[in-house]
Amino acid sequence: MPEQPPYLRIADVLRQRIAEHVWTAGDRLPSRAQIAEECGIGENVVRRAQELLISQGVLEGRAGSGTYVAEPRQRVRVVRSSAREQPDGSPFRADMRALGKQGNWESRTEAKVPAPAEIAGRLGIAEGEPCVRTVYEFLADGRPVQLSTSWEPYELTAGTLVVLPEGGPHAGVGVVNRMAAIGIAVSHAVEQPEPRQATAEEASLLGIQKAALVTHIRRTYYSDQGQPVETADIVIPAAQCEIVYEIPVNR
Amino acid sequence: MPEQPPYLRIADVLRQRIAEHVWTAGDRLPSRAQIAEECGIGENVVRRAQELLISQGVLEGRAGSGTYVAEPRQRVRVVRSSAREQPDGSPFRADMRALGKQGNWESRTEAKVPAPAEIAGRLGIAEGEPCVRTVYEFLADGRPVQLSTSWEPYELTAGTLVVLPEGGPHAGVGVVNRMAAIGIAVSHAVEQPEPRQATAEEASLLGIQKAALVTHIRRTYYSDQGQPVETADIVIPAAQCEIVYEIPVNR
DNA sequence: TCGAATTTGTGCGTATGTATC
DNA sequence: GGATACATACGCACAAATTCG
Repeated sequence: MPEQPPYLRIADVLRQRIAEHVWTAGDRLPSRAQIAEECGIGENVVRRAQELLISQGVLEGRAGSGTYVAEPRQRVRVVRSSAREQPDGSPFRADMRALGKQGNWESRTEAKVPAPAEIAGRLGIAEGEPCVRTVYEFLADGRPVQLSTSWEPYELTAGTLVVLPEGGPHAGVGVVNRMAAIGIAVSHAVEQPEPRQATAEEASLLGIQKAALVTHIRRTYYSDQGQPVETADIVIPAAQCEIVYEIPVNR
Repeated sequence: MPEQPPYLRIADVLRQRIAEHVWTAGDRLPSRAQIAEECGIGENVVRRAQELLISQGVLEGRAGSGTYVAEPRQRVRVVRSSAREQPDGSPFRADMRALGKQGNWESRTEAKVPAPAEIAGRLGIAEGEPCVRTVYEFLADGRPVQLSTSWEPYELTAGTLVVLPEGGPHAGVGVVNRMAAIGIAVSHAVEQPEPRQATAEEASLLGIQKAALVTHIRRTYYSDQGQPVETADIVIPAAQCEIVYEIPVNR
């Protein structure tokens, strides 16, 4: 007979109370000591049950304050397809506009940063070659929803008006448009999404729970000559964003 | 002063021994009791350190046997792009051929399965409408690397030669080709990749560690009329496969 | 073939740290 | 600053799986 372990039983009790609207979104649960006494079990069993529900996004723990029923917030839809590139304006802002949200970002650019080994490999240049590195923090209605670190070979844009991705007359229109301005035609992008857990720093920047699930996308843009022109590491929290790829089928 | 907790210190010790090739891939580590005594710490601290490294894919625990240094196996590259659809043959087999591996799969089809609510929503049909459900297990060189559950509206293919995805003259060539055989042109696919942890059942089917990270892709194929013709839930383990999207940029 | 020893995995308790009110 | 509540670290007992004589 497969008897359920106590902590799973308690998890079901908590889940059911939420389903029955005994506790609703945003409510603070009684303290662990109270729940433990009420259910006649150890305090640690309650903790395990709550940890489980927190990892599933049902609850939310706030240190020093209490355990709360998670608010079911609307997830931001991030579309990744060829149609996303607009002749003007940024892809991200287009995503946000489609949702009726205001898209913003903050960025910090540094020139002549030596390429680390992995980045050099992705850009097809030698390790240590100078790059332009830009760190982005994307905001939807003021809340951070996406992080990105972009790398471009310095040699590619040195001396042109588009050296700085977020400066000059072509600021904030995306890689494809910027490269077009200096005569480089971007023909395709390769994206490699990988599931992992957020680092402590990412969790703090994104305002999500520690070790929450994120999708880490390694994206590289290629020119029509097949040369990499930009590569980026993009971090998207699963709880707040859904990622959509649209793939045309050619026959 | 940020003093490191003991279990993190031990984790670093273990990591370093692997880096220094004291232990190499496939080696069995000494038992927890031995390591604990050697380092002069509690047995449980070793356990915590090992759990951390297991979750990072550095170690591998085998119940009743021991803790081993994980083998750095070559990951299978799964390409998802428009160019993947071939006039004949399956997309999966093409992926495997590109890697010099043998691609196979096992499948189990069931007709007239009532559509659950979520599937019905994705296919644009009413809940409970009959569907053809096919469960796949994809193998690379005999090892499971991908799970998939596919749903098609029964009405779409009823009475034709392609009712059964893996039966009849058009078996094993993929959705696009099968639909073409009955005059339905598939124009595009939408894929929604989501990071999560493997369920116990998935972990057992894929031969991966419990709660290992996977990418769960919800894929839907649409006809040129904009009608959904098939939707699938695809589970790809992160440790074994890398997913690559190729996106053309049109201007 | 079977059972005992070994080893990992799980459940649960306690002590302490730390954030919040 | 004190009280409260969650977060973390660690220990012990036992279950489950494996190995081996």
